[in-house]
Amino acid sequence: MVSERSLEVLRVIVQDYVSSREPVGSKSIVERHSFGVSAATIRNDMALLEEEELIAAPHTSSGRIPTDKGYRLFVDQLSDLRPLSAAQRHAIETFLGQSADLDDVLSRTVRLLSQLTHQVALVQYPSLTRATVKHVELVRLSTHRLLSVLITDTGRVEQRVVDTTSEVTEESVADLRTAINATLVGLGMTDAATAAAGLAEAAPPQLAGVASIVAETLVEQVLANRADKLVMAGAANLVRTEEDFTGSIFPVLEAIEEQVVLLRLFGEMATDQHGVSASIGRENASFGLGETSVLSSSYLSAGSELARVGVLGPLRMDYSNNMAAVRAVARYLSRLLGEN
Amino acid sequence: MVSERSLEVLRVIVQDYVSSREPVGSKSIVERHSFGVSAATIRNDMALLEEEELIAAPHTSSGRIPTDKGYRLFVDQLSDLRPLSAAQRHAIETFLGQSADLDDVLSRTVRLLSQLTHQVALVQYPSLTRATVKHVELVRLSTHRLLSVLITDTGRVEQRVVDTTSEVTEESVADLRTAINATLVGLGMTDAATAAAGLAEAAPPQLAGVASIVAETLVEQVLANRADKLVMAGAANLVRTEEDFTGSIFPVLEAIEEQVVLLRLFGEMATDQHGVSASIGRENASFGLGETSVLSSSYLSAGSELARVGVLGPLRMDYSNNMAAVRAVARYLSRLLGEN
DNA sequence: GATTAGCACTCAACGGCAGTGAGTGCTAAG
DNA sequence: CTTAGCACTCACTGCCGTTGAGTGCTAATC
Repeated sequence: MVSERSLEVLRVIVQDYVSSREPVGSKSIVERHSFGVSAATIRNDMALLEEEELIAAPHTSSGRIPTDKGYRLFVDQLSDLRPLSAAQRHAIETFLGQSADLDDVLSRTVRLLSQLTHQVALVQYPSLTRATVKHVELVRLSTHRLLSVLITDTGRVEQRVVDTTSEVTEESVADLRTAINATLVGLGMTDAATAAAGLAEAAPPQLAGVASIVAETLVEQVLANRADKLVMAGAANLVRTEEDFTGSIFPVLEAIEEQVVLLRLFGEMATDQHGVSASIGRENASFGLGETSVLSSSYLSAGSELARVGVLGPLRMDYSNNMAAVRAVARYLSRLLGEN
Repeated sequence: MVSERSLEVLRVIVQDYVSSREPVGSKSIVERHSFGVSAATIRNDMALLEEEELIAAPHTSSGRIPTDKGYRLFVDQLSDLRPLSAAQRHAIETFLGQSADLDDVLSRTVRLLSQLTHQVALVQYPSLTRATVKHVELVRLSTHRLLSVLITDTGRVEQRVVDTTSEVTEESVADLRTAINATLVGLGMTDAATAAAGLAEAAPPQLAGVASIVAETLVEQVLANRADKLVMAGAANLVRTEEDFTGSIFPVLEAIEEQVVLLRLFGEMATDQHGVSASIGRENASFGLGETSVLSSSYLSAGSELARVGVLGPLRMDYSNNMAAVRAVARYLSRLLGEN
């Protein structure tokens, strides 16, 4: 169908267009690359590629630029995941080297990834699925208000304020805390949710009212927080690449501020052979991101899938470099979190 | 110096320019407003205003636009803090009505303020100065790693991971936790820092090594987190108003992603008579924000100053509305947090 | 002395127009 | 299958005259 050389032509079109932002023509191809054939031959190949809708012409007589489909083929078959430079590797080591708490690690990670790729970087908070309850702390803030703090063995801390209907004393809070910890500590998240739901009955009768509200909150804390949060950095990069968008980038920025959209998108992305998956252009149309590409990889801890890290940018991006960066950062993050 | 009517002219120039984005000329002023004088008279007034550098001409023969100094005068003397509409008040009530934990309240607040003003909204986390230690939880994550969770009476939770040099057992962690809580609970933040520093000596000798590291971390937690964090929303609005910036908004976006800059700016802003202060144009030049205006107000709890909320946008913004919105949100937030 | 009418002047914005050049598509020959 | 040649397309650029909003100035008027 499409000859070997035609694919090679597609590759250089993608590469040249990405680096120059200008539609690439047959003549400039033979000038810049040694195909050993004439411009006319390249033109024939290009006609073929156009037939297949892998490239398109912005105007009748201008160079060609890759279509969504062209980028897709490039990503799937033509791009080599260019290994990171020594400087980039070094940046990862030093940037993430001094670990602190989870928030800190993730916020460093997202800034790092944004710098490596010059795109918007995204890091999803780890799922709690595999975590177990380490400790539950109840703090009495006032007569009718408690703070419930859930601590997992992976070092994640979840807090909620609980408004109680009846008044609570320090003693009853202490009793409740003891009861809760006796019941939940050591359980996995899903088990803990079930156990928490049953807490109210097991509690001393005079605490039943408060206990049921606290139990309800605990169930929420345990269940609702499965990787429903993400951090973002490098929004400024979207502006830098604004010319790559046909319209305004306003709706794009709006969409990515709405984290729910990105979380759904992450959820739908499958892992491909390299561990990095790409979602290109129209493939993201249902998320209002039809003019962007999203690259992502999942990071792991103890072998179980945790969550995703990725980048978002215009179609016209350096896929080779960015996919490599996403992969490297995901791997490094897995290693770092695996240490716990 | 400048006559009463000249100031009135400045006011309508600011108002018309803000709403139309077009340089405003003498003729359009007499058309749109009933000054009862001719265009030529207005022109004389405008010449005066130009002399005072309150307005300037983009091109020799075009309408006039306000200068930084003009906006400043407008904000200080000419703008009435237009009260919020019923719909806006309603939005505040319903949006912030169902309170949950602090993170949640602040994230709602920032999104609300961004919607009310159509600008980038900023909310600084409350300072810990006035808070007291409610509880310290130590969790043993592994043989050489602890999680330290500091809970204040205001419901704020601070966490840190501590790497210990020597191995720690569950028992020693429990001992340490008891010792720490006995020492710190009930103290104000500054006192707690002092007390924490002395913890290492008071600890049982076999724990001295670990205790000193934990104490160090606690001091950090107590001191370092004074309002050093902020949340942001509505970055997309900057793009919407991109035409109001002479160059690219790229550096602006970069600057506001660097939260440190904004925190320093907040720190330098004084509270004016209305409780809302403004920093306009070049006044922000040292922060790389010379083409933006920042409005902010502090919110309070129990009468002590806590932190700031504000908005950032182009010079050309609706100061009356935005200052009123900032004030209203700050007040509402004070009320909400004062309940604790 | 402030206000106004009148007028010359400035200058960005717009549209039309021809020239330029990169690039294509096609055809016929190698 | 490849290539040279050629006509054609079309965005882009610079040029130019027109238009119109708006100013600044001066002299007359209230």
